Amino acid sequence: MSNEKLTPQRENFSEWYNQVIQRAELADYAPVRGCMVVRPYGWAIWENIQSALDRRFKETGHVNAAFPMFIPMSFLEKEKEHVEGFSPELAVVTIGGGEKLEEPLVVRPTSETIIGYMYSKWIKSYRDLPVLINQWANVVRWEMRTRLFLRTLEFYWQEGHTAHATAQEAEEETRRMLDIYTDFAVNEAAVPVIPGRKSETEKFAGAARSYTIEAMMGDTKALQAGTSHNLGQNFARAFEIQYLDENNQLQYCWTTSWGLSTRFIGAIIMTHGDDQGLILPPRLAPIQIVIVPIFKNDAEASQVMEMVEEVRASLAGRFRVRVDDREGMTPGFKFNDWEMRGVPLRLEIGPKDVEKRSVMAARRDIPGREGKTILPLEGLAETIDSLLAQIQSALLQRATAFRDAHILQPESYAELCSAVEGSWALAWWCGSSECEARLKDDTRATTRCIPLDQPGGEGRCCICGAPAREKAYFAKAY
RNA sequence: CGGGGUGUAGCGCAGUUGGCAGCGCACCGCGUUUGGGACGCGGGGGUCGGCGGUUCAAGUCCGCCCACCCCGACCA
Repeated sequence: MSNEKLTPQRENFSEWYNQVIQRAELADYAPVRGCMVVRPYGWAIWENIQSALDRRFKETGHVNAAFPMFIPMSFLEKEKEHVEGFSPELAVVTIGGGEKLEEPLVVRPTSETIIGYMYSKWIKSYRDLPVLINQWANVVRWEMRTRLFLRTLEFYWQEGHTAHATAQEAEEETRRMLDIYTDFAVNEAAVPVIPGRKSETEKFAGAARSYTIEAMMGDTKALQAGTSHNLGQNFARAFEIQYLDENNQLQYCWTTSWGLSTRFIGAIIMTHGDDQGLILPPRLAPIQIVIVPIFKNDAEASQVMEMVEEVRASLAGRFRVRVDDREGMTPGFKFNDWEMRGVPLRLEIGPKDVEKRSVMAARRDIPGREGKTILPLEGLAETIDSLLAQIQSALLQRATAFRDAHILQPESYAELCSAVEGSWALAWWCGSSECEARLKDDTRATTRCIPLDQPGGEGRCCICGAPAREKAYFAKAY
């Protein structure tokens, strides 16, 4: 912890982001360029993300497994678009045990290929389908420019890989998982994402169709927060994933893949954080309540600590509680420290509270005096339960209001170009890659997604003026 | 890969003409403090990025190398 104030968001959002991560002890730079160490507090957030997602995966029939991190180079080359998309960013092992390898091994950038290979061995009959497997893993992509959590050489994620008998089932699965990501983002992380379809140029290398959830960060830039791909029969054909149907006919499977990574931690930081530091949604916060004892002398200390323990014990079974009993630090320092770490609710307990049988509660999402209330010990757990729920929904409301206030609906190309400076644009688009490229050249903004929620009707492409049936979101992205 | 920059304590930095390697924060000890970032006193911590050269003497001058950062290009 440092005594100095954070760089304010408005002054330099990137600098603010880096400082928050360091000071809240979420992650640190590793000795290898572009790699990060996820520290215990950051990993605890990831564990909460994992359990929220894993529960949803299991509820929809998926099971977990683990596949190797080394993939034969030749596997990557079997799907044309896939290898073209990933080859520039592969890490390759050429020596093992001091011997040059017969065939180089790729450190997985994603696992469609090796899982496809295994599926071709496992799937023989329509009775074997669907196969619904997820894995929690690390992957490596040799990126040029890296940012903690947002883009690192190695990152952690889950990747689901499923195989189905029909195109329709695969599409349903792809959309089901997109819905799960959306539900997770909105209801667990309080991040109001926009689900939609990726354009041809933005889709996953090797996919027939990609879906995404797009989130708006506090600087209005967009972040792709999770993706779900319908792979069609591309990988099934490349890896010969085939089954015999009811009529004894050999058929190719239809496969999907979907992933959400530690990048999502970056999304949480940049959606909710303020100039005091991190603000964590109560449902994912490793520590939901921190208790800060306050006293002047030994006599006060024993009274205060007795009540602190009473309060802690009454909350511990129901909430994630921490008592800050560190010595040699003033309460003021501790307040700032826990605000930096984004703990949603702080309880201050001092001699006055002992006397009144109450605690002073301070909400992280409402800074200063305004966020403070005196809570009686009587019924404290119930009061706090509803307070945490209020904080959770207040964060979602605030982020949603911010996002909606920064979405413009331009009618002309000139309006579109100015809209993407500091906002997102929702505009008619004809669907052509040329139009995307033109906007990107002129503004550096890209097509984020074609939202599932469409206005209907028809319009004119905001870029070329051709007839358009769909609106798309355009924005600068991380 | 092109352009620019930086390497000195954990972090941020200073180090003059070549002459005992320093400051702030952090850390450790003791005491006083404690309801919004406390203070005093004492203390520990260094391959000055690396290798070589010049010199009585190099953090400082010269050469080579390495690493990292920023801006472009490229990308989740």
